[in-house]
Amino acid sequence: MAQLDSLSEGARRILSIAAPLFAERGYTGVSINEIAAATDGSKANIFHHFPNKEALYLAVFKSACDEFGTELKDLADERSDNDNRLQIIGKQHLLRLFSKSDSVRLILREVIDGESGINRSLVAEILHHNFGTIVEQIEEEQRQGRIRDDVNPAMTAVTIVALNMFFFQTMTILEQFQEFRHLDSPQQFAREAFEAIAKGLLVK
Amino acid sequence: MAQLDSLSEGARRILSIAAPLFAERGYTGVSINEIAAATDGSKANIFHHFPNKEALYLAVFKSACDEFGTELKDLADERSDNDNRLQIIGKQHLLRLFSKSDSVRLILREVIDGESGINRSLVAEILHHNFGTIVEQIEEEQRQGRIRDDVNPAMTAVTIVALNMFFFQTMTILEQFQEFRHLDSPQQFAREAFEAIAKGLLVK
DNA sequence: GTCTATAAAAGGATAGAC
DNA sequence: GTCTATCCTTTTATAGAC
Repeated sequence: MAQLDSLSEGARRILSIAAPLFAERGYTGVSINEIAAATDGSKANIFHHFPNKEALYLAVFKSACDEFGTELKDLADERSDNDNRLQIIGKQHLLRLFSKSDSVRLILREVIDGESGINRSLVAEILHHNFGTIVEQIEEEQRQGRIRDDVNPAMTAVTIVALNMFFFQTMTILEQFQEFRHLDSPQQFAREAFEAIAKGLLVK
Repeated sequence: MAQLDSLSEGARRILSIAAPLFAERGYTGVSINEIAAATDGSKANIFHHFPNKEALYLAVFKSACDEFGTELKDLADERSDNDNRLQIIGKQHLLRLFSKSDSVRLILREVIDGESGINRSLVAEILHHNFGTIVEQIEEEQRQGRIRDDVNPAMTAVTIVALNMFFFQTMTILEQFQEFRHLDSPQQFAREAFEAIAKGLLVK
């Protein structure tokens, strides 16, 4: 939020319209012209609010980081009793990805093709925090005796994050595979996958 | 290979130089100018070999699909007896990703931001074939009694692919996390992750 | 804060010589 | 097959009025 508040109304409007465009097609894939058209405004007005295209992109990116960094309290307690603990943790994370998909896409872009610059360490920080939250949840479950003691929390967290990012990125393609025809939502997808890995991780 | 043979020497040279550029920065991120400079040649020569930029990109992309589609026989039997079967399957897949990283990146780009066009079904086909190979390997292990009967081969394959794609994409960032400081290669990384999931999937 | 007009550069693509 | 020169369009960015 820090930097978002310091922006004017008009600037924030531009930001929110540019975000999904950059998220979908990346920095070079979107022109100021196009953003101006999307805002029903002029190019010059965008350059009034931001010194140049890169600054606009950076503002969009930082605001995506802010958004992704804030917690989702509302989703936290939507747990069904049929699910095991790992499934709950995994499902929450997946819902988070989909509910903030533009921000996630923007951050993912930097992960994948970011030059090793300032953005990259910002990304590392965000991811590490996000990752740490999941590790903590797993450790808590271990203390409660609901996940086996001998599993490595960090590696388990990696598995959860990896599966969810994979679903997030390939959903539209996986849907076409016969093997998965019976699954009609990412949630159901994730449920089956976590069920598979959980078999070995839970206390029996 | 099919389409690669039909190209002239000069065209193939351009292709091979353009590939890593497109892989790293995407279609809109690379200009014909830049490709020409990288080939030490002229823009006009590129347009002599390819009707337009899109055709060049498509040729690069198809050739990436060809390369990724061909099997890696040489890596197939580098198995250490300390590893369990899932680790071997996973490690092979990961080595494949890294040894063909430009092609993988190009294909991943289409997965992530491809418009739903011809490329997309090509990508789906490639991924499905790749995926099918892993499923078959797991089923074979189940027949041999080395992996439990009650695990879903498709879901297990998804987990392997997801973990490996995640490593491939985030390697340079994960390296910065303290939790993983002791891991100095993707292989070691993958080994630990698969060890974690394998605990529940192998016959005991 | 927002606009129109315009500059300056880069990008995709073509013509025509060698 | 490869080049130089050129064209047209798009893009980033600025100047200056309202």
